[in-house]
Amino acid sequence: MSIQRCGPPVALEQSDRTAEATIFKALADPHRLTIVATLARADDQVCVCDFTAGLPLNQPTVSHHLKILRAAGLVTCERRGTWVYYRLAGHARARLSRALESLMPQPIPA
Amino acid sequence: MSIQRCGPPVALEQSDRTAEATIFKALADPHRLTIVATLARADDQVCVCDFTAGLPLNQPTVSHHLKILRAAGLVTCERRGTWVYYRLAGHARARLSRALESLMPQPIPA
DNA sequence: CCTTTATATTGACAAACGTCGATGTAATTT
DNA sequence: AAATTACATCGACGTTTGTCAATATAAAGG
Repeated sequence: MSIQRCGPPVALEQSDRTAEATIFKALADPHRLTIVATLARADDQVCVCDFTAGLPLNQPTVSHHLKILRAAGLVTCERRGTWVYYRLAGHARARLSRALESLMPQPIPA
Repeated sequence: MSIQRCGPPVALEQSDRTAEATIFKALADPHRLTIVATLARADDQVCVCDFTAGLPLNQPTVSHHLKILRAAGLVTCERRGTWVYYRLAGHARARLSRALESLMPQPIPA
């Protein structure tokens, strides 16, 4: 018998997924998810002190997580006096939604 | 002047986000995203050899990434002869979609 | 049974990550 | 300007991650 094959070769998706990976990586931590979930439900901005008060983390660690979310473009911040207020970036939800759609497109309805 | 406050205290979201973090963590790598994107578009199963052929990674590394996706419940596999075929888990898209919805709920229409 | 092919597992290593204490910076108050 | 408060940055640490070479396992063929 000749050498068997596993089937016709399948070409992989060629798109560069590093940008999407960055978004998912920013969300790959429970504490950052708590921050994002809180911001997504807040009517307006949330003060950093609320995060340091509510998370089981020290202040520098909270600051670190906020920086990662900022770098990923998922949140923005604004200083008012001594305090810094964070909010969900305007297109955060849309960006994540588009990432999902690009990753796993909706099956085309028959 | 008395001590100022930053506003009424904001309570953080209390839900346990470790499960969601696990999903996002599994997607937090460009090569794994390529695998998932390929599976999501494939008509049927994809052989492991297609991934080792198409990714700039050695075979053990591909195997490692597939294991992570399996552990996250995003893909399933089936052995046929010498080859192992992977497919997207049935509820992969729904799970990710629900994670997005839980993280950033749709604003309630007025 | 021995060889070959396909995939998984193991062990090692550098890089990245999450965390903290210490320190820096910015704004407010006295 | 000195003290205070809020937040950010730095440096260090143990842990996890992505990667590979080497090896193990599983199935098929001779």
